[in-house]
Amino acid sequence: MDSSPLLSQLRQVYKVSGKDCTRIIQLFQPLEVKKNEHLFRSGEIARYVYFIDKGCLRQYYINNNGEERTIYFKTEAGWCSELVSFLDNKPTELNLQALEDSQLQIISQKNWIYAVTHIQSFTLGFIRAQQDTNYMLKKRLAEATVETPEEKYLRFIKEEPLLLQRLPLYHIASYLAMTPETLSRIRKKIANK
Amino acid sequence: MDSSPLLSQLRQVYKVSGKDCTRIIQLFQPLEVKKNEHLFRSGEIARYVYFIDKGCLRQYYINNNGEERTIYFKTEAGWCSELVSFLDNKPTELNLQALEDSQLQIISQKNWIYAVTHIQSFTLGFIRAQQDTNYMLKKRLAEATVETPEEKYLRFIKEEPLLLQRLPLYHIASYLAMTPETLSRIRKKIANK
DNA sequence: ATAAATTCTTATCCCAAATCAAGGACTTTG
DNA sequence: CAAAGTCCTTGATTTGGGATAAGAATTTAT
Repeated sequence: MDSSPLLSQLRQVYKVSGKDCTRIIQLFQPLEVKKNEHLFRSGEIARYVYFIDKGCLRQYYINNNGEERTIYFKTEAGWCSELVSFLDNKPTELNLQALEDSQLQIISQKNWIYAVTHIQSFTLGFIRAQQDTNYMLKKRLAEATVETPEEKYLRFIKEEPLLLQRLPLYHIASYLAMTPETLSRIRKKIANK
Repeated sequence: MDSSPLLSQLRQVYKVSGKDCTRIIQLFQPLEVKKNEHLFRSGEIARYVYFIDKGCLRQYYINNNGEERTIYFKTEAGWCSELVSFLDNKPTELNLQALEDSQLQIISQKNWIYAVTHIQSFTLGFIRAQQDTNYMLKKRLAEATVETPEEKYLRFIKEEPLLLQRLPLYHIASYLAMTPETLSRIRKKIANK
């Protein structure tokens, strides 16, 4: 097998042995999705864990009033899913959507449980990946409620300059918890400095 | 050993066998903390994973301007830590504080790694606990940025009625991302309905 | 190339919640 | 029982960013 993003991730980040890598890779299947397609929606069950070979996904939430917030964007070598739903076969309240034509590697519940119970390096790597997400969410929660829109945007262009070029501004506005109009005004203000 | 909150959690939620429970319990040590004491602060390394036998902890973040946000409260049978710091021995930016005199069970990095690599039921249970936190954080992020202060408070008294009685209002205000004054006004308004 | 749809910007108005300020209600301590 | 310290409430004022509306710019489709 040729080197794939999933393989490099397992080798280099998860430190999985060559032999185990082969076992793990076989548990995944490729999936191509078109821009704007959903992997799952609120009310559905998250049936896979998704690894991004190429492309960009976002996870988002819609409340009862139809208002929407982007929880995160993930790009190449990112993991997405909703394990609370995945592990217990119960509906999630979140949505996972492709923002570009994307190439994914997906693993089913059955295979994931096999991997986690049989391949220790995978388990530990997965716990780490979860923790990174966890930490990111904690910081995002604090920042989202404490920073001004301008501070949020300045942080974003500093921490995520590539996403700025890659995504439409209204998605970035949703991610930063402001209206597109506010984002537009901030960008103008900063440009004039 | 008598039945302890940690033991029941392992048996009933994690489905750990009796034999494994004994092994796991031995990896923990008890710790008593006084109200307002910190388990770790921003800039320090989180050296343990904390299980709450009795009491209440909060994790919070302070930004550069000294503004503070409570990420979560955890009470009996809750897990707290910051694994990104714990696993890599690098400083965290978060704080963990006891809000009541509390009895904890703590596990060191060495013992935790032993447990996770040797006792499968513990590993799976831990992944689940992480996921629950993860899901809670996603929802909280979305709600914190989309709901009005009144909506936040109404949700809180519905979902966390016990915390309302247990914690001072200024902590609840921090948790709900509003000022104490705003919370006070909302409570008055609701009381008058 | 033209039309249609999508995305982004700009301007005006306005209100909800922050800020500032002060006082009241409790609780703890000496 | 003062006194000091917390914690909570209430009032007055200010303002940042949402809502609304409309038009400009860009992309996609025909």
